[in-house]
Amino acid sequence: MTSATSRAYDHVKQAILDRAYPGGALLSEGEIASAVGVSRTPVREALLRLETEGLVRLYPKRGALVLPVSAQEISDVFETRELVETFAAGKATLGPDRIDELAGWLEAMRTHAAGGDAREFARADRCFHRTMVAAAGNEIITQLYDALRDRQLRMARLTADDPDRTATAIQDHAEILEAVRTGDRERIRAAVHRHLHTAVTALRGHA
Amino acid sequence: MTSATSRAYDHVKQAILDRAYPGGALLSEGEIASAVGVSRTPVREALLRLETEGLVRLYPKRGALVLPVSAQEISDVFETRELVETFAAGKATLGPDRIDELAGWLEAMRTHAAGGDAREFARADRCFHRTMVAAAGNEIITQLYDALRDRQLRMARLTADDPDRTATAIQDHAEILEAVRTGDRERIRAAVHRHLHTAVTALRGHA
DNA sequence: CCCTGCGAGCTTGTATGTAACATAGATACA
DNA sequence: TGTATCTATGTTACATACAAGCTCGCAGGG
Repeated sequence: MTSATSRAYDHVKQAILDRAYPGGALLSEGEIASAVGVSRTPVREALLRLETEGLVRLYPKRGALVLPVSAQEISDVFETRELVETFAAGKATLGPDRIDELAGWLEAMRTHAAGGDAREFARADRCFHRTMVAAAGNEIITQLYDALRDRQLRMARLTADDPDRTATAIQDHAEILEAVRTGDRERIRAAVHRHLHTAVTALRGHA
Repeated sequence: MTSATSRAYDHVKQAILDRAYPGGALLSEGEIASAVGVSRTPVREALLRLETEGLVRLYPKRGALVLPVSAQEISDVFETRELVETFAAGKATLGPDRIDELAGWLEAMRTHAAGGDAREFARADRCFHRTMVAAAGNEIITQLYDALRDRQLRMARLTADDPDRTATAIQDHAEILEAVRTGDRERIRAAVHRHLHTAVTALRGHA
């Protein structure tokens, strides 16, 4: 039996990321509580946590506002992603096992792109990047990165429907993996940089 | 009248940063509640928030463990500070008003160093850096930076008692400010980088 | 027509009660 | 002796109760 707090947390987070609770909506604790089937206390704790993650803003005695995605937020998220990922690319030492892991995620991307499973494709993409970031061995940065990817989920519809985009993405990741295999840090950084650049321009075009 | 939650939060955070609640201590909600004079509910919310800030770890049905500062945490914090600050130094465009602000903090550092007020000295130092980071205009990174500085507070006794250290720090900041005045981004980055390097080695020596 | 004041109905903030869980130490037993 | 179990105690997780704050609409006066 999972805890009431985490059920409330998962419910609200999922609803926000899926836009079931759209940006600008004002949620009340009681509303959520009855939707999830728990009391207000665990809902409150979930909202508190979501506030620190930047998904909602709590207005005293008013309710919880689902923060609309702003242009500022989009550029902040991508700028920070680039900072974190190029840092990680330059620092991480990736042994054979990590390289295998990366190759596994790339393979998963190919599979799910072929199978048309956008959700799983996105998950594999995310895990690929996360593996690289985690390999840099800085827990603060790894945690930050997870939060960034969560936020990014709200910024675009799943883009894996577009075959061009998925093909480009797979190509990009293959290049990153190739660079990782050579061990040339500067080349890795360059590949990661290019990938993020194409990703952000594609997002801007489609959003 | 400030809220019960924020009173509890301030109390616990201050106590942890001042080592009144030392690393390794296991706190209970009730204990804190009666110390602060509020009920357990706001204490709980404060602890939840402190957990996301990395100061405590909540063990279900056990209590809140004040996380001891680990070697890993120290290096993560400083590594991340360097990443953030060199980024900001390279990106921020500092107009005349911002430069005046920096000069003001530097002046404050000089004053408080002379007056022997370690606490205010540290505050001015922090504000100086924060001004530069904020000038980069990325809210996510600015928020991260604040959290990093909070964590750093636990890592060393206030070092402003040592006249050598304060003199070096003032010198470093003066160089950064000078570089900012020239507008040469690469020079700014270099000055920031040097400063952090001397700061972290001094910290390691004294801790 | 516009402004002001007031009340209804929502919301949160906080306190408190209750049940379940975790742990430590004692005790019984092989 | 070592181990399993029982029990006492402390702690949280969650529900609920209640007071106080915010908002909005409406009535009444200018």
